[in-house]
Amino acid sequence: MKRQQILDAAYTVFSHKGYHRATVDEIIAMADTGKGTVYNYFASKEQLFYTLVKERSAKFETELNRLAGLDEVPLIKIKKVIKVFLEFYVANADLWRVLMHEMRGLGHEESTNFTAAQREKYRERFVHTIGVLETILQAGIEQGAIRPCDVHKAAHGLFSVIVMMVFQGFVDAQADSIEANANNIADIFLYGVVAR
Amino acid sequence: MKRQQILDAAYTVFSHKGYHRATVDEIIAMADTGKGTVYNYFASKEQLFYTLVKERSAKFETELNRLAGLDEVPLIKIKKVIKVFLEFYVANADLWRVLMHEMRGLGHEESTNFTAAQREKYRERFVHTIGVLETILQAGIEQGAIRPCDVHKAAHGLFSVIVMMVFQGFVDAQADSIEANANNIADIFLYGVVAR
Amino acid sequence: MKRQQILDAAYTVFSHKGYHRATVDEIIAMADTGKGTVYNYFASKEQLFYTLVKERSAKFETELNRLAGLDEVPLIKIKKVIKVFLEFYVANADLWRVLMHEMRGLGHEESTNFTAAQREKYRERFVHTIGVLETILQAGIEQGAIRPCDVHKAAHGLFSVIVMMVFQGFVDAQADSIEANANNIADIFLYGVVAR
Amino acid sequence: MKRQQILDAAYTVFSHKGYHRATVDEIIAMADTGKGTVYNYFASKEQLFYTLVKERSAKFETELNRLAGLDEVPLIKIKKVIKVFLEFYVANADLWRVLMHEMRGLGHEESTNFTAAQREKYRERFVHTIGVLETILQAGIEQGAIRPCDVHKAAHGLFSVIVMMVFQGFVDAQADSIEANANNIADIFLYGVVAR
DNA sequence: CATGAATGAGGATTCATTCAT
DNA sequence: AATGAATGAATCCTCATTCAT
Repeated sequence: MKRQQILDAAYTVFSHKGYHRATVDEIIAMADTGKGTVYNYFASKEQLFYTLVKERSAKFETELNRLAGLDEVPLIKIKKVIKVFLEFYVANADLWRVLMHEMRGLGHEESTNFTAAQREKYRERFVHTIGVLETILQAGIEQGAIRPCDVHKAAHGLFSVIVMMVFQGFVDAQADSIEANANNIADIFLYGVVAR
Repeated sequence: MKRQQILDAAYTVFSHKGYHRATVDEIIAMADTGKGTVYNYFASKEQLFYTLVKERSAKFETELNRLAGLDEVPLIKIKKVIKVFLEFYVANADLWRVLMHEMRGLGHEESTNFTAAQREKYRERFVHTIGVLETILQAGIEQGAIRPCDVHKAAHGLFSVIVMMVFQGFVDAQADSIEANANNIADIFLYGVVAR
Repeated sequence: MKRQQILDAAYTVFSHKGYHRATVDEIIAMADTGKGTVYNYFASKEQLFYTLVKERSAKFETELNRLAGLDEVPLIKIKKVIKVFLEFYVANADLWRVLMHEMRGLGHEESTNFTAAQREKYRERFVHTIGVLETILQAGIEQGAIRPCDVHKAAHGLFSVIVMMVFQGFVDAQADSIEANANNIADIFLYGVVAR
Repeated sequence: MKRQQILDAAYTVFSHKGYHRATVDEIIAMADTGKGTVYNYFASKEQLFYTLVKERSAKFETELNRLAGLDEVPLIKIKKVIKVFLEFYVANADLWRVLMHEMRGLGHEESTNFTAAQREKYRERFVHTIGVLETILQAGIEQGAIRPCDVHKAAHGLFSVIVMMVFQGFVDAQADSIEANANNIADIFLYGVVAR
């Protein structure tokens, strides 16, 4: 119970302050618990953050995998997957913004507070997530629905647009807002902006 | 002269360490100067960072404005502007990654180390930069080259893709890499991925 | 039973880590018991340590007293008592090293973690132990076997040599190693190093 | 100046409290300085302690080396060297008590707060110091003044007696107390306690 | 201008002890 | 009797900033 209180408080504080500026003191104040309690459940501030990310993304990853496995027309599948992404990132925008920053050190060892091992775990999650997009695009190409292109880059591009829409606050948590924006993104991604 | 040494050192350190983990001590060591000297030229660490960003982006903004003012076919203009963006972000990837993180709190007051006033200045730069994209798209729509869409969102989407390509290391500093990637991004943005 | 498990574990942990660095967590892990259980049997970490010392030294003190009471030629008695000391300290070297450190503040109130009352108890044990050596030396002087000297200092000197030999690892637990070293120490203590 | 104030305060606090219980806060309070200042001069609490030991022992080691090099009758030399030892340890008793404790982990890695590298430096000092005693004894044996014995053990024994006398408070800082005790120790070490 | 010694607020982490079950 | 979740006081260390020279 205390554990969940701490995770909830940590979510709020990390989301608002970022990793560095979040203090354990503030987390415990919000969780209404003692400082030692945090360290009973989590080995360190870093570990607490990692656990938070892992627990928050578990359902999303399951849903994503389920969707990827469906037998579905590629263009439909793309729309659906965009929607799933939007739903997840809208619900977790603030925390993922923080995570993505701490992950940025994909080349410089020294650029985050995280250990190399920890960062690698995060990276694998991202690689897998974007990998699902790649797989769907690749299937689309093979079925002739998508024209041949660099799926790796295209998947990253699509991913970045989704995330940006959320981070910029263009999408709110309403179901129809998500639906509309998913269609919007899919529309341009699939057909481009050129008039015909 | 000292001033420039400090800015150069600050660029390196901020780029590698991020804002938080960059220390004034490290900057002065690299700049081969005294700690007090930094505070003679810059009111604070934050101010130093801001100055750095401003000076680095000055030429880019000039170039961007020049380009926006040209009388040019919209589709060509879009390609050109993508290239200018790529050139700038490739050259400044590390520092802008840091900047964008510190900017992330576009809603939460407490989310960065920066003062509200400072953040507002940064935000205005971004708004203006993306605004150029919007203007170009809008002109394209009015000329019938681009189909009607939410230019605000579309501009943000395009911007996010450009930045993502750079941050993910898909684009290197070679002129032809930039050219190729610019064409690639433009191609999908303009025509979509659907086979025809 | 739990009580003994705790004492055994405490012995190992205190011996290896010293008083300060030994943690109750480590002790209970090794004792395979719960944290509360420790506090059922021992009022505090300090009390646990004290009990440990008391129980480990009980047999030694009995043996020492028995030996002191024997009717024996002084020089022989000295050799025997040295051997008994060596046997005890070899078997308990690590823990006594720790004890002696925590006792070091024989003048400064603030120098250990122990309460003044607790320290006084330890001190009495040492005083008594060394007192046995003094008594034996004094008897030797009275019988003319030992030349008059400050028995208090001499006893401390002899004690320090014995302890040092053990702490420096010059003596191992083998019976003959103990025998040989006891003879060695006795030889120099009794006859000096000068050639004749 | 601040540096010396800090060292002086550190000496007092370490001496009274031991390494572990000495707090940086207490040191700065006594040194009348800020916390950061300590860390400008010394990388860590451990480094501060090490520096303290090094500076305090420098003169002693020089004097010891000088004495060892003198061309002198062995028995006289032994008396002189005992006196030099007493002088040094009387002046630094409290700090060396602490040092010797932190050094105790000559077998167990985990037993002190000090890093292995740091401990090795301390150990070398001790080895060298006792080595001087060994050299002097060895010379005495070769000149026939001392009877053959294990000089390594004998040197350690002599060392331990000297240290014990000081730590037990048998020797005070008065020149004649030192002189008297040096003679006393030398007398028993050289000629033993047996009556003749 | 240039310097760097001095500062202290702030923050992560440890661990002995308590107490309800 | 046995347990272990909860606690918070205590402590080391960092680093932006100031100011006298």
